[in-house]
Amino acid sequence: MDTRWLDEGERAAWLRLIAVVELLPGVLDTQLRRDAHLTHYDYFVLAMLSEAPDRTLRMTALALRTNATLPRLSHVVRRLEGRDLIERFPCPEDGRATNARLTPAGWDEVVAAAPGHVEAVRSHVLDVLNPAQVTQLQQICDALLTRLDPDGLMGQLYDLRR
Amino acid sequence: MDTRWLDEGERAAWLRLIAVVELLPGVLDTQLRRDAHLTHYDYFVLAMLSEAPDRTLRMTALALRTNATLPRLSHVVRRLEGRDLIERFPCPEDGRATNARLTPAGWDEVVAAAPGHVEAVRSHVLDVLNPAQVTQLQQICDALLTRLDPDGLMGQLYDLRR
DNA sequence: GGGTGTTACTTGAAGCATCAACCAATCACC
DNA sequence: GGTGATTGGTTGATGCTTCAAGTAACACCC
Repeated sequence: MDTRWLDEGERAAWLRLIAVVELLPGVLDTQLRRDAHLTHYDYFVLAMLSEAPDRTLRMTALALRTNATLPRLSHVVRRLEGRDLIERFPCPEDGRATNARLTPAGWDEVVAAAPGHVEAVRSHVLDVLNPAQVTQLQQICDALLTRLDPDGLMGQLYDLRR
Repeated sequence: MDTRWLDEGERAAWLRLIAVVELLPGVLDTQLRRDAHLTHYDYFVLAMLSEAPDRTLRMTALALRTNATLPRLSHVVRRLEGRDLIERFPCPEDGRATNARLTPAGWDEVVAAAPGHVEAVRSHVLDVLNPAQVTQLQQICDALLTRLDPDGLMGQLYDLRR
């Protein structure tokens, strides 16, 4: 079967998307590591917990919301637990499940890190785009996610109980 | 100084962008690793070399084009050199520099891997978007790159000699 | 022509992600 | 109520990235 190669416009869009995907994580990590000793993924985990009811989520639900695999989350949570930012306890309703809960220290950490992080997000991403582009970006990413993560999307939309 | 928090639309766009950035590399890596025993970054390095004059580039130029740091590229090239896909030799014009050149085996590898990779790019990204969105994506990424990589952009546009 | 500083690249150590394997609890079903 | 399959999660090994440090060549300048 013969390949449909990329035309000029497709190639231009693709090369730039690759560049963004390659560079953005580094920028976010650098700021957060410097100012809060957190990976961007660490921060995202803490942030998702901070917005959940009781600041608690099941590991599986947390993995879905953070677009990560369960093994990855497990390692990260173990490290954060060692720093007393998160605590784990067995889920009373399902013996197989474990809940992750933000500790008070973890909450303080998020509150302290948030302004600097939002500033970074603004200066590197949102403030560079006009309002129309922000909307376009959302729609484009939505379309991509239906293909990249057909199941995971559900996790973002429906409120999974712990 | 008080933080300008994200409004609803900004937050929606941001969360989805994070998800894409988190998931896309994994999808590309998985396909290429399975079909060609290459990381996406490995493939990208080989692809950039394959398009360069004499299939040769300086390490610095190659790092710029692949949006990576020099240490990262150095490790990757060492591994690819071990598989005889790339060869390194000192640059005759500048004793400090070293050139990386695609070997015939490396060329074959790119040629063999390209169709499957392009198919993955199409099915996961480009074919999910309509033509207008592809253009928007390019413009958005262009805007982001002026901030994410103010110098690197030059490397993409001007043809660096080896 | 000998500092001084910069550029180009490599290396080793440390940390994080990923994969496969594993265990434990629950569910389905007869 | 017992067996097999599934779900939920953890762990250890491997590999890649990153950071800091190091080496070597070049450029400038007095």
